[in-house]
Order: sequence, then C-alpha cells, then structure tokens
Amino acid sequence: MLRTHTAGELTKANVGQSISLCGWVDQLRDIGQLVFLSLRDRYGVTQCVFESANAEHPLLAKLKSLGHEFCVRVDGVVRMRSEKDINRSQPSGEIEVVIDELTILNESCELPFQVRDDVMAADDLRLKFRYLDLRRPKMQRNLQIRHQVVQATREALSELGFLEIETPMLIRSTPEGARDFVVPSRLHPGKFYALPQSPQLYKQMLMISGCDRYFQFAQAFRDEDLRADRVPVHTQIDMEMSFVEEKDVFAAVEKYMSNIFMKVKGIKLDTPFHIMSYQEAMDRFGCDKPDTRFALELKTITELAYKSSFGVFKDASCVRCLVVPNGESVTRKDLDGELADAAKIYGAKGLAWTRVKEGSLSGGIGKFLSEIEKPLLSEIGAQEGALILFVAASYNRCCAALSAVRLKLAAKLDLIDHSQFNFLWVNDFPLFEWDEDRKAYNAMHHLFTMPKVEDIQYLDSDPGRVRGQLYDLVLNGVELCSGSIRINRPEIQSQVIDIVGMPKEEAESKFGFLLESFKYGAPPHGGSAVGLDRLVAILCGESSIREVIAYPCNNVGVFPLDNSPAQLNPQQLGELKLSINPSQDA
RNA sequence: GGGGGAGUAGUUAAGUUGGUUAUAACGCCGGCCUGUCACGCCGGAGGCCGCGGGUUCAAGUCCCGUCUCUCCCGCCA
Repeated sequence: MLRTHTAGELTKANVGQSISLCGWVDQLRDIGQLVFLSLRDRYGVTQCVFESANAEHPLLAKLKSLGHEFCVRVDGVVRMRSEKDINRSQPSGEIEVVIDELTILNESCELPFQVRDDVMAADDLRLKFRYLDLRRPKMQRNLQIRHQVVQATREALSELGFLEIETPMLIRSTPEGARDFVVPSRLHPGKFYALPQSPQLYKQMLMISGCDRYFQFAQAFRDEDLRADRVPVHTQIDMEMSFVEEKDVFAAVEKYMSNIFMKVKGIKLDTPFHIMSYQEAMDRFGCDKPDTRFALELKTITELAYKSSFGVFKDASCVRCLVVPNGESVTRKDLDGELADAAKIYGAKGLAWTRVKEGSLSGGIGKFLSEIEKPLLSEIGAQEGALILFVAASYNRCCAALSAVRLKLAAKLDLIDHSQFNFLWVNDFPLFEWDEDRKAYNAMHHLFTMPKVEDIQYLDSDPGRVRGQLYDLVLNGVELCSGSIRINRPEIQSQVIDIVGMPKEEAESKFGFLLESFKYGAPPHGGSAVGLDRLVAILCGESSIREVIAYPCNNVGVFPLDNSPAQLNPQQLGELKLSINPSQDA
C-alpha cells in the first residue's frame, strides 16, 4: 500500500507515529512560512502542516504549488495540536500530521465546480463530472449508507433461510404494464430481448422449483417518462417465499427492515407494522400511500351536501372535505393560489372553503351552507377556528385532489415531525381497476395476484368488487414496497386472464411458460419488492433518489457522463440487420 | 402527449418601466502573511447574456421560433 493509514482514522492514539496518507487536496491554507494542507479521502479529512523559518524551503514551494483536488501522498509524523488549535468539528481534529515528504501523485485541471458539500452545481453538470461529484463527503456517505442497507438486508434474509439467486437480464418482452427496454439480437436478426421490468415470472418459477425462499437485489428497467423520484433503472430488494400467507411476507420484510434501521440508524422499529385496508386509506386520507405522521383526515359529506344551496355540490357524484383545525393562518392567497392549484392539477374544478367563526360558517361558500351548518359541523367534527376545504367531483378525484391539498397544508403548517419513521402496510387493494378507454378491467398490480379467498365468488359476477391479496408498504407517505400472494392454480389464473379481456392465445404466447409451470405442483407462494433507492434516500434524508445512485441518468433519460443513449455506427446496425427510419413519427 | 419554471463569468446567482463600460460571491492567476481549518488582506484576468429571427434610435430586458435542463399531469409500481 502507498499509505499506512486513512485520513479518517488518525487520532491522538497515533501521536508520535510515522505515517503515510494518500488522498486529495481538500483545502490549502497558505499563511506564508506556515502551510496547512487538508487531505481528504473516503474516510475523512486530516490536517497536514509544514512550517519553516526558511521561506525558500523547497517543500514550502511544493506545497504552495498544490491546487484543489490534486492527488497527493503525505509522509509525516502525527502530533497533538495545542489546546487552542483543536478542531472539534472533525474526528481527527485533535491531531495533525507534520509533513516530512510530499508526493504529487497526480495534478488536477481547474475544476468545473467545487468539491464541497455546501457548493451545489446544476444537476446536469454534476452528472457530467459525476466522479468529482461523488468525491463530496455527503455523496460518499450516501453510498456508504446504501452499502449498509444492502448488507443488513442480506444478513437478515440469509438468517431466515433465503437464497440469493440471480434471474436473467435478457428476457422475453411482455408488453404489459410499462414499456420494455429492448435489446436486438445479432444471432437472431429481427428478434429482440427485453430488459426485465421485474424478475416477477422468474422468481415465481423459483418457488415452483422448490427454492422455497429467494431474494435478489434486482435491477428493474422501465422505458417510461421520468420524474424526480423515478429513473429508468432502479434497484429492488426482490423476494419470494413458498407456503406463506400475507402476514408471513410482512414478517420477513419487517425483519430485514428492522435490521436495516438498527444497523444504519440505531433505531429499533416497532413491529409488526400497522395494517390499513386500501378502502380505509382512501376514506381517511384520499390516498393509498398516506403519510401518517400528521392527521388532517378527509370526510365524505355527499348526502348532506345535496341539501345545501351550493349548486356545485348538487351536480357532483361525491363531495368530500378536509378539516384543518386552527386554520386561521391559511390565507386567501394560499387558498386561491397554491392550494386551489394543487386540487385542480388532480382534476378538481375548484377548491371551495369556509371557516368556523363564533360557532358558525363564515367566509367562502359559508353562506350557501346555512341550511346544513349544524349537522355538518357535528358530522365532520369541526371546532372553532377550523378551516374546511371541499372538493366536489367523483370519489376518486375528490381523493386525489384533497390528498394533494393535505400534503401542501402539512408542509405549509409545518405539521410533519421529520424525526419519525411511520411504516404502514396497506392491503386489500382491489384486484382490478376499470379502464375507461379500453372499456375493460386492468389488473391493479399484475395478472398473477391471488384474489382474496372470500371474494373469489365475485370473479364472474362483479370483478370490480374482488379484492386481491395485494399489499404495499408505505413509509412516511412514500410507497416503498409492493407485493402479493400469487395465483398458483391454473383455473383461477385463466379466470383472471379472461376478466382483463386477454385472448387465450395471447396469454399463451406471452407467458405460456409460466402458466405451464403452474401445472406441475406449484406451491402457494408470495413475495414483495422494496424500492432500494427510495429506502436509501429516506435514510439519507435526501429528497431525490439520484443522490443515492452512483450513476443515475438525468430527467430525460440521458446520462451526461458518457452521453448515452448514442447512435450506433453503420457496421453495428448492419450486424443487427437494423435500419433507422428518422422520418417516422411514433 | 400536455402544462409550469429556468438558461447571464469556471460555478452559483443579481440585473429596476428597454438607456452609457453587464454586477456580486466563490473558484482561477499574481503578491503579502507562522496557527489556519469557509484562513485573512491587496491586486488581476475572465462574458456570443443558450441559439436564430423580429420590434426599436437603443434589447440581458419586449415579441416569435428553436434547443437544453427542471418540476408537474398523463404514463409508470
């Protein structure tokens, strides 16, 4: 090794030792005949120092020639700093290294941005020079936490008897759900592989193989439009178990999640996590991934609202409201601006409001509600000073709009305790959702989810009523995980395929191999997939998953570092027997 | 596919109802400094104001187009 120690590990225990450090020039503080060099590596920063009465000393000159991010090696002796010079904010702040020799391992060009946690460059520039961006201590810490999460998961699942097994990356394209990334085959011109959107089918077949318990850190690829928290490649903690019911999957997830929080945060999680049905979540929070760190629950007042003189309410299929206790600080500007906009984005025509003042409704639409004032106040439990916000639309739009308003209000009124980690299982999702365009049912999750046993009787008569053995894990309003108990019986599987209107031949050609595998003693099984990037982002206190992925792409799917995607050269296209038709619009 | 926002020095930003030489901080270069740690002080260089067109005596500023990025809806677990 070119070094004996790292910059993060030296303490007063090393005083008097001759040591060598390698790293980068974090900062050079040149006081003339006294020069301080802060040397940074992954482990921390150590102050190195050289002083000389001789202003012409060659080592002084060499130190002064250093620039930011030069890669250097320092040989020297560790010494205690005098009491007044101790830096309490650094782990190695009690000591410093007196430089005997300085080796410049490599110089650095002038930097595109400063490598410091408190200096933030634009995202695209950071990604173009990602190797510099990752030198920042915060990014190093994020990668380290990600590693700890992976290790803690591996440890806990291994202990439970799970096998880590890889599933194929080049698979058959099944145009269900998201668009596939496709890979042309050279050996089979005109044919394409797809990159997996999830290892779903392969992990289910591992259960049929008798592997019993599987997990994998699986990369999942989706060719869809991006968002701040959505990238085309993300990593899942993917697992599957045989001979289980929902609660067994919950227990396994809770086990590794507990290990993660203990190892990374030193926090003991309260298990089992609270469970809430989809319907309850929608009724109370208007959202299937409610942030339960604050209250602000929704109420449905459709029947009562019809009796008011407010015309908009009479025309709506559903009227829901949100009661904000002590809502005086929410201004007209907020109501008509930010909050109304939030509601409108999700399909509400507007956001009606009124306030409880001196026991009656005042302001906004209050004057139209006098007929129902008393029953309304008691039904929704609004107290003096409350602000009441209404949306009149379909049930789903009411939920979406008021849920968005609820989140805005929580931020505005500072209702969220950011030290909390609120886990919540949401289950009993509907198995199907109605697709208005297609005039048919779609699978809410995927086609392989087992209906709830007591709802199987409605599969033929009323599919919309059938709930699935389908669950999400929500943490602080972020959907971390989804999973289900799978169908293992061919006759139920074909019923489900019928309901979504997929012809038998199509099902056969897309995933006939899975259906066939069910015929050979497929065990009852189920599993889940946790979004690793989102989990790590929450643990790091980051709002974007790009902060916890070493090499993410930007928001339009371009990776500025290597400038992918890129064109293929004619020879490559020729080998693949592909031609590009640029004039064709999709 | 649709809507909002942004693009000015290496970086991050300011730039008034259109008006002289386009500011600041950090970085960079030079000088001074023996206890700094966001070191300090003095000096300096650095600009196609994203690109193209238009309005005007005059455009960083107004208009149109275009490119890039960003946030959101749709889409997507």
